[in-house]
Amino acid sequence: MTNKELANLIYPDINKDISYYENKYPLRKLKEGAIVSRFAPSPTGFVHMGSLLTTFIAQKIPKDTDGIFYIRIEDTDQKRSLENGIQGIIDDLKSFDISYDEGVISETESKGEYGPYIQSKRKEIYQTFVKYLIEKDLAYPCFCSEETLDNMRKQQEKQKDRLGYYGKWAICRSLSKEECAKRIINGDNYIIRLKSPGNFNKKIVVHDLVRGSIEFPENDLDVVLIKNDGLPIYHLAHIVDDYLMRTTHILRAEEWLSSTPIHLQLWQTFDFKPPKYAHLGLVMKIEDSGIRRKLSKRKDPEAAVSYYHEKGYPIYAIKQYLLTLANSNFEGWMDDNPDKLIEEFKIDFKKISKSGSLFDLEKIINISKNYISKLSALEVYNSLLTWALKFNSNYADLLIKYKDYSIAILNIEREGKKPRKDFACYSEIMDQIFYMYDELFLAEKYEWQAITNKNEIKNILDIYLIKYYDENDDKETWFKKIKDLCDELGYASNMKDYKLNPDKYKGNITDITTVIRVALTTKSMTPDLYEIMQLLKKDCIENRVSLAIKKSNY
RNA sequence: GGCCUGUUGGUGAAGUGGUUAACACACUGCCCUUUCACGGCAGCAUUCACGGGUUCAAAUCCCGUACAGGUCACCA
Repeated sequence: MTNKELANLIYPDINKDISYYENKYPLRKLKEGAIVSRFAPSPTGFVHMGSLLTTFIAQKIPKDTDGIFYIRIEDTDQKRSLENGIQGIIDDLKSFDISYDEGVISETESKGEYGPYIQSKRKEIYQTFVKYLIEKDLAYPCFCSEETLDNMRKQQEKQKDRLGYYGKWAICRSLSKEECAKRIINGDNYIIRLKSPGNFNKKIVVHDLVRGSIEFPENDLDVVLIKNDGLPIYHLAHIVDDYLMRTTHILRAEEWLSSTPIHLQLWQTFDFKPPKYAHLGLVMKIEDSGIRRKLSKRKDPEAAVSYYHEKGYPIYAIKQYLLTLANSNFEGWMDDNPDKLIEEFKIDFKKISKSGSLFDLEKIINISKNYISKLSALEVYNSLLTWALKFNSNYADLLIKYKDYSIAILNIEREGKKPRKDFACYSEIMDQIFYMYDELFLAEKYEWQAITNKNEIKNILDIYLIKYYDENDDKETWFKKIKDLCDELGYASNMKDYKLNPDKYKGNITDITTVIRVALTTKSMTPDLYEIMQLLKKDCIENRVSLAIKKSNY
C-alpha cells in the first residue's frame, strides 16, 4: 500500500491540493515593509488584559507600516468555546477602540478576502494540508488511546525519560500502512500525528523579535496534527492559517515560546517561509502573599477588559498604560511630545520588555486622572454621560436634566493651568459630586471637624447667612466677608497670626469655612467652596443650612 | 524531571565595561493653601538575586548557584 492510498483512505473527500489554496489566497499586495498581524482568540466571551496588550501591539504595528491587522477565531476546541463567545470578544475590542481590517465582525459575519476567519469552518483546508503530509510520509495515523498515552507518560516519569510521543515511544509511527488501513476500515479511533524529522540532539535557533536568538533542541515530538474530531490542533492550524492568510508577524505571549521549534519545523516540512515571531512577556499579578502569577481571568476582576469599560476608565488612558507596558521609552516620548497623539508613537520591538510586567492598577489610575484633568468640562460631561447611559441610568437622567449645571460643576477648578486631578474614572465622578444635586444630597453623616458643638455651628451659620452671605458677591468680597465673620466671632482670619498666637483665638478661618462647607455638602473635603456656593444658589444654601442645624448628628 | 526565559528601589523601568544607577507611579516630610486636590521642594537602591572569575575598571562579559515564570495535552 502506498502513502497516497492511505491518504485517500483517510480523506477520501479531500480532492483539492495545497496549490489550490495558495492561488485562492495570493500573496498580499502591500508596500515594502508592511506588516500583517493578527489577534487569534478562542471564543471565550471576553478579552484578558494580557491579550489586550498583545492585541494592541499587534494592531498598532500594521497601522504604523500600512499593513493589515485581522481577527481570527480559534475555536478548534469545543470545550473552550462559549455560546456568543465571539460577540463578547468583538464587543471588548470595540470598547477599546481596536479596529481591524479583516476578520469576524459578528457571530456569523466577517469581512476580508482571506477567510473563513473561524477555524471550525476551515476543516477542509487543514485536512488538505495534512493529506499532503500523509502522502509525503510526513504524518501518520495514531491509534493510541488516552489510557495508553497515560501509561506511557507514567513509564517515562518512572524512567526519568523525557515526556512525550517521540522516538521509541512513538509506537504507531512504525505501524505498516496495511495495518493502519485495516484499523481505519475497522472503525478504530485515530488521530494524525506529525512524523517529526527532528533530532533532539541537534540545535535549532529561534529568532525572536523581542528576545533575540534562542537556541532550542530540535523538535522530535510527533505532535498531534488532527484530533479525533477531525479538527486540527493549534500547531497545525497556526501554520496553515498564517500561511494562507499571509501573516508576516506572529505576536503572542511568552507561553508559546517553547513550542516555536515545533512551528518552525512545520514551516520547514511544508517548505513555507516562516513569519517573524515576537513573544511578549506575560502580564503578572502579585498576591498579598507576595507570590507572582499570571493575571487570571477567574481570580482577578481587573484582568477582564470589560472591567475598565464598566468602571469608566477613559480608553485613551488605558491605551497609554498599555503603551507604557509595551515600550519602555513611551513615557519619555510622551514627555517630549506632550501635544502629540499616542497614535503617532511607533512601537519598537527591541524596546519591548522581555520579562513579564506586573499589572499596576495604581498606575492606570494616575494616568487616567491626568488624562481626565486635561479634558474640557464639556468633554468630561459627554464621556460621563456616555458611561452613565450604559451603566447608571439614574445618573444619566440627572446629567441630562441638568446639563448646563452639570457642565458647570465639572468645570470647577478645571481648564486652568493646574486643574484638579480627582477623577480616575467616570463611575466615581457622581459619587464625588453628589451633593451638588438635591436629588442625591443626603442630610446625614456630616463630617464636622474641629467644631462639633451644635450651638457654635448654629451660631456661625446663622450669623453668616444673616449678616454676611450675599450671592452676588465676587470671590474676593466673599472671602473678605468670611474673614470679617472670623473676626466677629473670635477666630483668626489670618493663618499666620493664628500660628503665632494660637491661644488668642477660639480657632481659625479653616474651622469656619469647614463648618460652612460641611453644612452645605456634608463633606469636609470638597473643591473650591466659593464656586460650589455660586452653583448651589441662595435657596439651596439656606435650605441646607437649616437642614444641617436641625438634622445632623453632633 | 527535561527544555526555555527572566531576575536593577514597594511597582513599571533606563542603563550593554568607567554614570552622583535616569525617569514615571506609589510612599514620606516640608512649602503653598479657606478643606481636599493641584503645584513646588526634598527624601526614598552604600547598590543592580547570590557566589566565583576575566579586567586597571562590571549592574553591564564568562561560569556556577538560587529564586521566579513558561512549556512538555486528541487546550489554545
